[in-house]
Amino acid sequence: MTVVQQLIDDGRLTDPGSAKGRLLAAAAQLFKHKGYERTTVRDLASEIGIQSGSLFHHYPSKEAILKAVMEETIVRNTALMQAGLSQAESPRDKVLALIRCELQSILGETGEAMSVLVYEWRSLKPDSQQHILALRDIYEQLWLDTLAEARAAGMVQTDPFILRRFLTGALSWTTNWYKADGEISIEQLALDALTLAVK
Amino acid sequence: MTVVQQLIDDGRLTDPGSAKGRLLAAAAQLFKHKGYERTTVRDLASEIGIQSGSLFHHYPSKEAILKAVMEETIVRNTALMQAGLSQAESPRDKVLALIRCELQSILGETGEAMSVLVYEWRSLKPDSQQHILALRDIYEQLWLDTLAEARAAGMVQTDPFILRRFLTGALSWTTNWYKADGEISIEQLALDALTLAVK
Amino acid sequence: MTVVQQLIDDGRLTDPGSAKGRLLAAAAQLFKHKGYERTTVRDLASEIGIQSGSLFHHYPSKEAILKAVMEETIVRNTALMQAGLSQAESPRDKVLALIRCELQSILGETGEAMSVLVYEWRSLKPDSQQHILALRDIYEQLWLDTLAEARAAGMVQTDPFILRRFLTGALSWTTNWYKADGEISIEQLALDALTLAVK
Amino acid sequence: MTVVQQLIDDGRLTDPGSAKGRLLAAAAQLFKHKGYERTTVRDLASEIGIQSGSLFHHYPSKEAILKAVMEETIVRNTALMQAGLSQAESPRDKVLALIRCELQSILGETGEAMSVLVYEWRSLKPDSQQHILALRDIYEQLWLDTLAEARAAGMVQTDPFILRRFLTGALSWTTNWYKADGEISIEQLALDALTLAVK
DNA sequence: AATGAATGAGCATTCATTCAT
DNA sequence: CATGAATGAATGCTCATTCAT
Repeated sequence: MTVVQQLIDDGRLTDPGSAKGRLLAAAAQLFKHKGYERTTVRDLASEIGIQSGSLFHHYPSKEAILKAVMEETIVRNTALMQAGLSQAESPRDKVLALIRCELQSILGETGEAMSVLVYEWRSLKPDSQQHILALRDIYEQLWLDTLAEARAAGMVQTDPFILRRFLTGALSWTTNWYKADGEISIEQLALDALTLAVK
Repeated sequence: MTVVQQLIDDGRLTDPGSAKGRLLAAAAQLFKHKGYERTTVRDLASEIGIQSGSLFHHYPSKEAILKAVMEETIVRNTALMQAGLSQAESPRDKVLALIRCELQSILGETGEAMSVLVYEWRSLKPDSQQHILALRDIYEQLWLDTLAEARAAGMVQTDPFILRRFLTGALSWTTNWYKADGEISIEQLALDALTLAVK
Repeated sequence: MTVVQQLIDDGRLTDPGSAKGRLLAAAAQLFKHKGYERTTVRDLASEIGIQSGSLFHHYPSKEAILKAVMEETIVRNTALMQAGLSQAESPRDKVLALIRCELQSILGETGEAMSVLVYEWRSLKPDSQQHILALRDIYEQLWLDTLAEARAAGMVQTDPFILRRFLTGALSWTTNWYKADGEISIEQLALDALTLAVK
Repeated sequence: MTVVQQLIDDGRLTDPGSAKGRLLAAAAQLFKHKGYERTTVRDLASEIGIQSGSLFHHYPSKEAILKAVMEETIVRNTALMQAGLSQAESPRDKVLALIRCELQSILGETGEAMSVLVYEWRSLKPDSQQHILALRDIYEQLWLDTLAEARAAGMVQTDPFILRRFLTGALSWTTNWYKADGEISIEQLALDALTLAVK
């Protein structure tokens, strides 16, 4: 968790204990379960125990909250992925590290925010999409580089672009069916997903 | 297309040339591109050249239109999959037939409706979800049976439930990135996807 | 009143008996007495006995109502002034006709709308201002031409532009103090105003 | 400027260099250009570099600021008019002094406040209107006395009440069209206005 | 004095739905 | 079947004002 703590200290991530941080967590949860459009600012406000008008003291619009949820998610997950990658050595371990890391993001505590990132894209204004896309590119490049390395090592036949996109879908979809209290662990799921990607 | 024509003749599918049929096609398109919530009944009505009030002579509510789009999609695709399966023999061919069929549903002419089925689930009332789920079970059983057969043949190691879910995500996500006018054909994409599933 | 009736028949003016017409009359009254900003759409709606949401069936925004009030006022008054001018012969009579006509607009039945035109200008969006300005130019040209004629006849020394502006202010201000039930008639007021302008 | 300095020393006028004074100047400017309703307390506060909450240490409400702007304007202009009158001798010079003085108030440095006095009247609470009216009566009496004197001298035919009201409108309207950097000086404008009033 | 987070009533506008014609 | 005026509840957002620090 030191990676995340460092981001908070650097001001690149909102402290989850602060008012803004609690708002973002509540927003991620509500946006995931009800959808952005069906979530009203009154829902958001009552979730953290303030009046709807007070929300606009923290963010200028509902859309800005959505954007913040997405931005924080990418920033955090990019850092986590870089940390995960730095501890892996073989191409296989690197791919596994990425899969494990993305699954943890999707299915762990911050899963709601990750889900929002995937499913509420249309609700962002074009400006905001542009901004998030730039951040997402950094994140995706980590994937593409790693898959290219695995391909160079002969472990993967499929084009990295296509493979990454299949994996994006396969992994993000887990949010719709995986139950943490079920029989299968995230680690096992990651291994299963790995067999999709490499031989 | 005879399979579909038969469903229309049987009254299990709406004739796409009829007023209702054109409404469903327009709804699928709008729901996909703007999202269900952001699509107004006025959008829907003007798309087929009537007034918004007149919509309610065809469907009792906006949600009923969403439900109908989803229902028709499942009914049509279940029939298409059954037709596809009946022409395949080996387990590998059967899996490829399912993948090809699902990709055609997602990326072809009726792709919008398929996308709606996946991404607008939350906007259905619980009653309607129940109803659609029952239809979906039939569809999913085709997948599970086929994957189990492939596993029995030693072509697949992963648990069919998990594998099917990975594939669901991977294939449905293609709607967000695949370009029909790009370099890769749907058939090639199906083959790439097949390598995810089987060795 | 035939001039006005003709405009209604031509579709250049809203029929005051129609729903839209009654809305415009009510808007003019409320905008004058409470100001545009302080008048809510609920005020407007309840004044004509409908719900606030129904207002938007007739006009797309509150500002559009303000714009319509102004536009109708200029169109009507331009026509009335042209009619008044056509019955005057001498330069003095023409100036008197314009003054009388403008005073009647300001102090008569449609006075509220005239007042709105003068005092709520800032509340119009720039686009709308542009549109109204074009109409106003026609109206003002009638004044400038007439004052120039009076000056050519030696009846006026002051520059017509400046004189017109002094008169605009003097006449529009009457709305703030003139009482119809007082001792002085509009005709007498017009004569008094005439002595401001000409010797 | 000694007249105004004396009022400041007497505590009847706020020192324009003080925090309150700068607030009133900013308020006058904003109220004129955006209108009272459209000017927010945040606008006001940011203009003088404080937070909106801090405004309420100086004035108990937004309306109190409007009232103060109006009150100061009348007090200052009444003093300036009295000073101007005391240096004029003939009835004609006296009327000219009043016109010049009022135009300078409207078009000079403090013009914004004068404009607010005229155009934001409706936004004052009735109590405050009462209070300002009492001050205004003193100011208006200077006008009425002077016009009555001119009439007694045969220079004016029109009833002083009516003439004053015409002049109020004509002069206050100049704020909407006069450009300080144009061809005509305020002095010339005053002479033009004088010819409206007297022969 | 000043801050700034919070309030809460109010605003213009949207929109699925109804229904008399 | 279709219209289109009307509904009325709901929405995102604003803003003067309060108050603990």
